Amino acid sequence: MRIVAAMSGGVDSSVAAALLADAGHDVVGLSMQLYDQSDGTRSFGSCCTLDDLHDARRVARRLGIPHYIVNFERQFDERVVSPFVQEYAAARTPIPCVRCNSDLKFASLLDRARGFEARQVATGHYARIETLPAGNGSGPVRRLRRAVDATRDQCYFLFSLTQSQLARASFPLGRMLKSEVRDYAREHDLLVADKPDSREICFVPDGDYATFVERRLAGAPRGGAVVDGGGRVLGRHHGVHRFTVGQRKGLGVSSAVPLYVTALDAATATVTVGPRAALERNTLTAGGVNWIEEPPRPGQPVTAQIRHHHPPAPARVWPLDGAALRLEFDTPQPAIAPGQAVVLYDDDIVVGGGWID
RNA sequence: UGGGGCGUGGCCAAGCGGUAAGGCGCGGGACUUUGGAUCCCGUAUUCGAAGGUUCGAAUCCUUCCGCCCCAG
Repeated sequence: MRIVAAMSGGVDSSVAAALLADAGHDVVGLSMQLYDQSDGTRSFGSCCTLDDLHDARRVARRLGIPHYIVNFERQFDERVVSPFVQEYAAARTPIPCVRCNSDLKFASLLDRARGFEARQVATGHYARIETLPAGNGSGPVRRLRRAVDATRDQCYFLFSLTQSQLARASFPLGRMLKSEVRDYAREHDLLVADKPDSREICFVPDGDYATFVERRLAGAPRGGAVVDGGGRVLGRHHGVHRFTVGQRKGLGVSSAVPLYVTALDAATATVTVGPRAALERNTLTAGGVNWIEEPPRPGQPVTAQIRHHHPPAPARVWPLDGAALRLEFDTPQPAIAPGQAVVLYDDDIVVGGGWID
């Protein structure tokens, strides 16, 4: 079976491609060019830079598989970077990685794979896809489960994949530990074996996303007031895009206790801060919801993650009309940030998720 | 120009004769395929200024400067 391996030039995607090739699959390596690098700024991104593309090419050569570079500059800008900037301007906190997965890798890249007559696209994500037996008359159902290596699990970033996308996705690393992946890379002389993991947003390698947003926005950023729960002005700020609900650092105001951002208002450019206790909420609603297998029963118990790297919290979910959901937590959760994803699990199975309102 | 109170790092603040707590903020690091959180480390040779007392003062005295409150 021919499979397209998405190769970023990092260890994970390199090993994913290697595993498939070793298993005897007909693997075609594809790397996405996401930025215009004609001006020679090699360090624009931390992923898919010229150096990374070069690494991907060398790994492909080592594996003896063909390797192509596809230009997705326009798509990346339209579907990932621009929405990212717009979200921040609207005082929300985006997760570009999710859109990159569902709207680029398993959209444009999947389309391109068809051109190579490949049936699947494999990536280096840590997650598992299982195929359930076909139901009554319908085709088989795909189940998305957490990776065996719980510390590396990336299901949170994959909640928006549809059944048809999952049917054509392959995650060869889902049952491996990160340490095993690196060992495998070393044993197979993949020169990326000790390459550091990528961090930060790939298109903002220096981590200064605020400046990045400002450069892309029309006009100067609009400053505003930092106020407390009672509306008292504590200070000034240089734009709501610099803040996220739950943020503690960088507020520029001091008090007897640490202050956190509790609310943002894009219309008035107001940042509201308060003590930690003021961050807690019992409920949330989300839109743009995707159910992986089928919608949950009203009130179904689930565990919910409101951000990456946080333990899932017990809650009950109600599906709403219009691809929306309402969630009630058993105990109040701190810092529920609009724009972030809420992903629901039944044990280690992904039920679905959406974007927090 | 009567009475009272206060001036300690960017902010708040302990200390009240024995050689500058702590919190906030800020800086750095760790962690992390988003943001945020969290954790660790660092952050005043000096206490509004100038004199004086003392072995020794941010702590006592004097004067000056600057705030605040109450009376006028």
